[in-house]
Amino acid sequence: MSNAKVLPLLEADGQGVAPCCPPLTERPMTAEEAETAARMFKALGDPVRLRLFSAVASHEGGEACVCDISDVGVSQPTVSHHLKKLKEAGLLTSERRGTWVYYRVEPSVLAAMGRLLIGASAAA
Amino acid sequence: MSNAKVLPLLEADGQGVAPCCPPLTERPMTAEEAETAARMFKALGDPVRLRLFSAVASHEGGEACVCDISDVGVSQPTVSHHLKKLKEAGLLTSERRGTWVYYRVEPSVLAAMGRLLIGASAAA
DNA sequence: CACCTGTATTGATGAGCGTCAACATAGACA
DNA sequence: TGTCTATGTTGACGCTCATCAATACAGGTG
Repeated sequence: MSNAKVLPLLEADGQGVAPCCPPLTERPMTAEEAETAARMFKALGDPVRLRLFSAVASHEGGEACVCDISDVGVSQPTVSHHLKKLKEAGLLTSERRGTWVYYRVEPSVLAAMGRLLIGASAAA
Repeated sequence: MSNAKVLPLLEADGQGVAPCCPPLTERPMTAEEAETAARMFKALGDPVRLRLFSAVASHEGGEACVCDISDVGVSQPTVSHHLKKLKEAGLLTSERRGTWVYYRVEPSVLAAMGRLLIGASAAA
């Protein structure tokens, strides 16, 4: 379950990821850019997913076991489904270590999204 | 068509708006915070809306007439529908001036969203 | 091997959303 | 007043999505 290339919205360069699009305020986005960036926002556009993402992001080391974060009021399959969506959006990566699966925030993703919203100054 | 209190996600204080939630990475979001913030991300989670929003945000003065931005490949009613959604999410405000309706980016919204993603440093 | 716990997948269901055509409304102008 | 343009609203259709119960899979322990 290595997740080599599941980053549709931020193209991987050598290390980390490069932003997909210029800041929202720089110029009107093209259809392709919008398609790409919207996938990212859409992934965070569900309350349960946002809580799961925040739980991972705020956990020690930006990493958490599913068992640490699955108390969000929905069934276990639903939690798994949402984590998969976040992974497909390139916001999280996962790794199995023994019995448990750990999810981790793709670090440069937050900076890239921030840059998209407020322009420069979003340091990694 | 003044839009006094259509800001569900950022509570208005005296001037501008205050962030609804702490940064994603600070602590796990509560259900209420997630509900609020997800509405914001959801509004940007559609490619057409994202293009419309970017078109307004990048227009001179952060303001644009509908006629300036409605060339996004969907029908006029659909454009109107999406602009309404962005307005309901508190991302845009609108004002009629004569024949045309102008949409404007709620300025502190971008900073607030940026702060939510990357923590501090997102100055207004 | 069998059994248990943690996580993912499948299939179904109901709600929500994006889209359009048709129509309605607002303002400008003659 | 009537007419034209710009924008908003209504109603309907098809599709996507969030959710769950049931099931499958993986890894540990005995």
